[in-house]
Amino acid sequence: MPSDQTRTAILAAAERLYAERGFGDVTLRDIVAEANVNLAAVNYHFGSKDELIAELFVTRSLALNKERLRELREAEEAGAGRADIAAVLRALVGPTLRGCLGPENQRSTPARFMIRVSIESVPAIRRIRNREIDHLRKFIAAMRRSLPDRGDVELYWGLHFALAMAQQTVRDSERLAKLSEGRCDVDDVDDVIARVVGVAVMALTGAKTDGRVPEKLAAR
Amino acid sequence: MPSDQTRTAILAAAERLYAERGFGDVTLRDIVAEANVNLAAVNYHFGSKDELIAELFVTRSLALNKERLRELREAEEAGAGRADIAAVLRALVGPTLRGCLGPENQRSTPARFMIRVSIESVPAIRRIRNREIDHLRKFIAAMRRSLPDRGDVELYWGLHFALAMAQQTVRDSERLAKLSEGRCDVDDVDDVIARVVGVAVMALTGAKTDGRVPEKLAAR
DNA sequence: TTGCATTTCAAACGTTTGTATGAAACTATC
DNA sequence: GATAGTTTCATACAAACGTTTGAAATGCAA
Repeated sequence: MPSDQTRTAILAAAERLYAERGFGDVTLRDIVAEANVNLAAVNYHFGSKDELIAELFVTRSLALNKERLRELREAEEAGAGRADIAAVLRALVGPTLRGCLGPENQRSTPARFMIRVSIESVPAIRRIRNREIDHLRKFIAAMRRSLPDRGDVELYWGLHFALAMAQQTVRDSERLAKLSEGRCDVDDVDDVIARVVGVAVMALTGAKTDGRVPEKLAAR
Repeated sequence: MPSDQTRTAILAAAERLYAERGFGDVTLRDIVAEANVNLAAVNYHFGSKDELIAELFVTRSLALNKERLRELREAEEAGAGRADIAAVLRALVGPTLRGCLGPENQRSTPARFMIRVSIESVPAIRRIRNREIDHLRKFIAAMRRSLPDRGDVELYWGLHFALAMAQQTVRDSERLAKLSEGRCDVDDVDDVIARVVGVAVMALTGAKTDGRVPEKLAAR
C-alpha cells in the first residue's frame, strides 16, 4: 500500500491556496512550498496540475452534494414527505453559506474552494461540472412535491435565483459591507440564510415569509 | 496629432477576445493577431498589458454607469421625482441584461466584457473597482426616495439581491437552460428583466408585482 | 543483508509569457 | 527634398510556468 502522506499534504495545501487566492495565480511551486514537498511530487502523485484540481473538485463537490441531500432528507422527513419549501431551500443554500460566511476562524476551506470554482471556472473543472445538473434536479423534484401547484418553469427560476443570491453574497460580501458601511452584517450567517430563503420563497409563492427556521426545528 | 488607428484596433480586438474567452487565456499575441498589428504596439500605445485592461474597464464602466443613470433619471422624471421602485431597479439591471442576453447577434461585446470583469476579477481591475460603490449609492438614494418608509439595511439587501440575480443569470444562463431543458427562455430579455425586478421588488416591499414595464412607459 | 519497488529530490527542459530594443518605415514641417 | 518626430516592425530577452529525467533515498519482503 502506497503511503499517501505527501498526497494528502499536497491536496490540503492546494485547496487552501486556491481558496485564498484563486486558481489564476497559484503555481505548482506555491503549492509544493506550502506543502513542504518536492516540486516533482505533484506530477508523480497526480499526473498533472489539472488532475490535481479535478480531484479536489470532485471530492468537494460530492461532499457538498451529500450534505445538501442530507439536509433535504431531514426536511422531507420532518414534513412527512412534503417538506416546507423554505426548508428545501435552506438545504440548498445553507451548506455553502455556513461554510463561507461567519467569523473568519470558522469558515471552511472546502466551502471557500467551491466558491472559487464557481467564480473562476478553469477548463479542467468545466468539463466535469455537468453532474451538477442531475443534483439540482433532485431539489427541483423536492420543490415540486412541496409546491405541487406551481409550474416547473417557476420552480427552475426560483432555484436559480436562490442560488444566485447565495453565491453572490459569498462572492462579493465585501461590496455589500462597504456599500452599507457595515450595516449589513454578512457574518450573521443565520440572518443571511433567512434573507436569501425568504426572498426565494416569495419569488416562488408570492407570499411573504421571514425564511427563518421554525422554532421546533431550530431547537434540535 | 497622433494617429490612433492602431490604438483603436487593439482596444476592439482585446475587448472582443476578453469578452469571449476571459482574461485567463488571452495573450498579447492573441490580441495583436486579432487586431493585425505588431506585437510591440500594445506596449507602445498602452505601456503594459495591465494598462490596456484598465483602460478598457474604465471606459466601459463609465459607459455602463452613464446608461444606468440615464434610465434612472428617466424613471424619476416619469414619477415626478419619486420613481416607481420597479423602474429604479430596471434602470439598475436592465442595461447589463439587455447587453448580455437575447439573440446571439445582438449581444453587445462591451456588456459581455463587463460580465467577464465581474467573473474573473484580475488584479489590474480590482484596484479600480472602488468607484462602483459611489455609483451604487446613487441607486440607494433613489430607492430611498421611492420607498421612504423602508430602512436602509433593507434597501442595501434589495439592491444586492437584484444585482445578484441579474449577474448570475448572465453568468450562468447555460446552467439554467440545461436544468430546465430549455423551458426557461433566457433569450426573452424582457421576461428575464421582469422576473429579476419582480423578485427584487417583493424582497423590498413584500408585495407581489410582475415587475413588467407599465403600459404607458413601454409604449414610448 | 540482499534485492526490488516505491518515493523523493535537485536539476534541467521546452514553452509561453510580457516586455525591451534598435533599426526601418512613415508623416509632416520647413 | 532634407529633417525631426512618430509609429511600426522583427527580433531578442528574462522570467515563470508545467513537466520530465535520472539518480539518490527509502521502505519492505526474503
